[in-house]
Amino acid sequence: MDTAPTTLRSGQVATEAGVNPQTLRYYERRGLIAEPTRSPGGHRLYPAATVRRLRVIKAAQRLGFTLDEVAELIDAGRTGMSKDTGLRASAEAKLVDVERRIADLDVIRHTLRRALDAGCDDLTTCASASDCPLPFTEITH
Amino acid sequence: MDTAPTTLRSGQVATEAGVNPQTLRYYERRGLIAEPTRSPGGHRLYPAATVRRLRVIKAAQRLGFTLDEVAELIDAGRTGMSKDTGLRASAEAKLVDVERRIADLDVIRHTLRRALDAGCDDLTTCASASDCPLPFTEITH
DNA sequence: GCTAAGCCTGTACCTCACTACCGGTTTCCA
DNA sequence: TGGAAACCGGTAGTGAGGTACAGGCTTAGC
Repeated sequence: MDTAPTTLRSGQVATEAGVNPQTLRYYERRGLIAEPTRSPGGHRLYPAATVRRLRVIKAAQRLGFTLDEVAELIDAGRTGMSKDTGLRASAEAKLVDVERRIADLDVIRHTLRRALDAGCDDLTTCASASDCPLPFTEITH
Repeated sequence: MDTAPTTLRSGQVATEAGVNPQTLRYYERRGLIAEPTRSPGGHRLYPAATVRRLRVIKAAQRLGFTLDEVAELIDAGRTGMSKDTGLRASAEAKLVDVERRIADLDVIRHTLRRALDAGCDDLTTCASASDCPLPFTEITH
């Protein structure tokens, strides 16, 4: 019957997710993606959802989360835990972190904009010479 | 006369800026901080402004800029270039980049918030199983 | 049924941004 | 003035996150 088995081989998954084929095995070792089923000959056969999973990982990474942090969240979800297993707490911590990052980037954004608008030639000179009142030093530590 | 010579030794600079003393020499090699003057015996003597410079570097780094990018901006400023030397262009590119990051983080923020509010146990499961209408996939590539 | 492309495991190597160690010199301060 | 603490240059190691290569099987298409 085989209604939509739609398994993908590693090369296809890699291409579609825009990652190196080696990276798939690396993520498998790190526990970021599940071990896929195998063909009789031992080739990996991935479900289509793996591509989406990889894109989520890459998105989270670009935003500054480490692979361990990503793994942690995936893991917590996979083990079927409901609330107050620490997952909510860590998600809340993540939210705080994200909000801090946004605030910091916002400072940079204003700095760059003002520097450009004012014809200020260089942002670090402005920020450190303090003859430009730019709020670079207000960035949270 | 010595009105405010205020030079700092490497250890003091490191402590005040919150970096490892080795990092100072590393940054010097990388061209991120100027070669300081030396004592007769060869010890580095830094101007007080170096501390601020280091804090700016660290701030920029936390926001995802590489040391090369930071060096680039510092360098462009130091060589006394006025507008349209590519510095403005790269600052503008940086601004675009920063704005993209903010937008991406904003998506994550909403995702986390909604996930928490809805009692959704895990954000990656939500995002990839697509039984939660979270906009994870809308993140710019 | 043959061949090329693709995939397998395992190990080695790469970049980035530090950080540590070593043997030797300099500085500070009691 | 003597000795601990700090600093010197040079080199090597660390951890995160991959990426490459070698040598050998599997799979797909003619």
